[in-house]
Amino acid sequence: MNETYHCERKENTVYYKIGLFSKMNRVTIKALRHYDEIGLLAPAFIEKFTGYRYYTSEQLPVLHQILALREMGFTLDEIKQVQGGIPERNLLQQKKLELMHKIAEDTMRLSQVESYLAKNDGDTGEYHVILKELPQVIVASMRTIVPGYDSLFHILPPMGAEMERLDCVCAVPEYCFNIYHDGEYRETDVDVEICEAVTEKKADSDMLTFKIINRVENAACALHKGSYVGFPRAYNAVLKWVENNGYEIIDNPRESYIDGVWNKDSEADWLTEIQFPVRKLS
Amino acid sequence: MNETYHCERKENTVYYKIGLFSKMNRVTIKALRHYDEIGLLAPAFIEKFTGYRYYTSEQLPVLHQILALREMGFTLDEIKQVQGGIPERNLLQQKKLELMHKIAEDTMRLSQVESYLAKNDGDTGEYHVILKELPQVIVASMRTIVPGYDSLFHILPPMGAEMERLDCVCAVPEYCFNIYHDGEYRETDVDVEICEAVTEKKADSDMLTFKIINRVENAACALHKGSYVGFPRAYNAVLKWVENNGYEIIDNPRESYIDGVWNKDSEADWLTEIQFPVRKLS
DNA sequence: TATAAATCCTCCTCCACGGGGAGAGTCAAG
DNA sequence: CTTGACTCTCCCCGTGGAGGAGGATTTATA
Repeated sequence: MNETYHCERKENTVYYKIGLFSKMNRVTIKALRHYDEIGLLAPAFIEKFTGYRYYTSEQLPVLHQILALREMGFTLDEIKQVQGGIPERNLLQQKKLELMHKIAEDTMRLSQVESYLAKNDGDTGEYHVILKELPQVIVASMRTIVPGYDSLFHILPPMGAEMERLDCVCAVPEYCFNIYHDGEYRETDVDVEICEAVTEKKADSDMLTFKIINRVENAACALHKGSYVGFPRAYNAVLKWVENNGYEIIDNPRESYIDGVWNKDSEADWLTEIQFPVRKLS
Repeated sequence: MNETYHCERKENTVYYKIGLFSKMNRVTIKALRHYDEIGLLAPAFIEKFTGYRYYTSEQLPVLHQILALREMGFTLDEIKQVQGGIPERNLLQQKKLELMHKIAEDTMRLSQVESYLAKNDGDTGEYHVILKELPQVIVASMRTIVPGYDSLFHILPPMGAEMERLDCVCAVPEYCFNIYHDGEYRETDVDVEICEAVTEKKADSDMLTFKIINRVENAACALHKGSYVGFPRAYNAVLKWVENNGYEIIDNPRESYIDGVWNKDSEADWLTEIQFPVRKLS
């Protein structure tokens, strides 16, 4: 194979056509044209009539720099800045931080994926934990210690009646949740605070206390679909997520009742969200 | 702040407008519209005349899944596949490999950046090492042991004369290089093979041997601009790169003379490429 | 010298994930 | 009725090129 037609010689200088120049440096023709287009690396010479690009050895150092920086993850824009005179060193420092950040991020994603894979032996795979914000709300609340979770059902109706008596207006969208004040899971004597978001504070009554619940910047949340007997699995899923993703729990968990007996006939359609206020570790 | 106008209630179901739904789940309005567009998450209901999107609690689990998978680095297309029935498990496995690969890549980039930063105390920072291929070539070669590098200059003219005598035609583009057969750097008694790419094999003469130099799939290369006394720094830069990036040297290095005394008046314009055949370690 | 093969050109669309903004319609409150 | 918050669709923008259409040019071969 003779490559004479891939380049020309004029006055002691060799002009390479784009194809050869691309092969010589393991870079695609498309890329070279792209670099020309964005002003990163112009050929030494462009023939007026044919539009052919001709490169010389003068372009080699520049191209090498481009390829080396690209390899290290620089964007073409950043490379252009280097050529524009911004010292390489600064950008390298910056890129170093960037890369460390990216690695940390991907490592976390990896552990997340792995924890999903690990828990497929159980059936907690149905839970997807996400991080979100819990807004500040005004609530009508009632804190009591109940003998068991079933008792909760008996408390709600009178609470509703009391709220109506006090002319409470529920917030829209509705936000009705329980806060569990025991630091751990209990079967009996559960210390629970039942909250219902309202539009304005009223005077406290014997039964109800009105207060402001502060915004929570980050809460790890999982939706549970179905009857309430499945809650423990949902809790486990969130706790595992928190552990695996480098967060720590900074407040008591809430159960937010979204769909339930009041609007869904089938227990299978009930929807509850478990919310754990958390904070990123270090 | 009252949010009543952000949602509507009809027959026991709450319909959230896009803004509220977006706040509730820490996702942008743009994203929600985008998910609708690509068929990933359609609102429960779109009003015909206004085009307003209304969401319900039914969309929550789907959205949670989307957000959780997205967080793990899934593309929207992959998430769509999960919804299409492809088991999550397979995609998770695949994503795990993908992430490990990405982490490995970024880690290497990081070490590369760090090695660039480290060597700024010296002034080797001007070298950019890139990987490329060295093609197969036919060469006229002459291997000798010279007392020192200066002697090389005296050998070249007779070699050129001999090539002319044998009717050799130099390849285009020109490729003239030395191979150093000493495993290490030597100041004296250097075992060097001078090669010049030609278009076809001729019969060997006393002085010249014709042979085929095999293709090298990967060579770590650095351009050196300026006089030849700077070569050691260029070699160092390549050797450091090879070490830092997990490669090993698999053959003797070459010096490829691109611009030199024959076509550039100023020594500062001379251009030489140091080429080390390498292989990726495991 | 004619033609086929290789190479080059410009211009177009596409990828993921929306961001930003223009221009216009809709909704609730005062 | 106005005001301001909200929503809609439509269009362009970015990364770093890949892929291809359609056409022109150059080189090798017959």
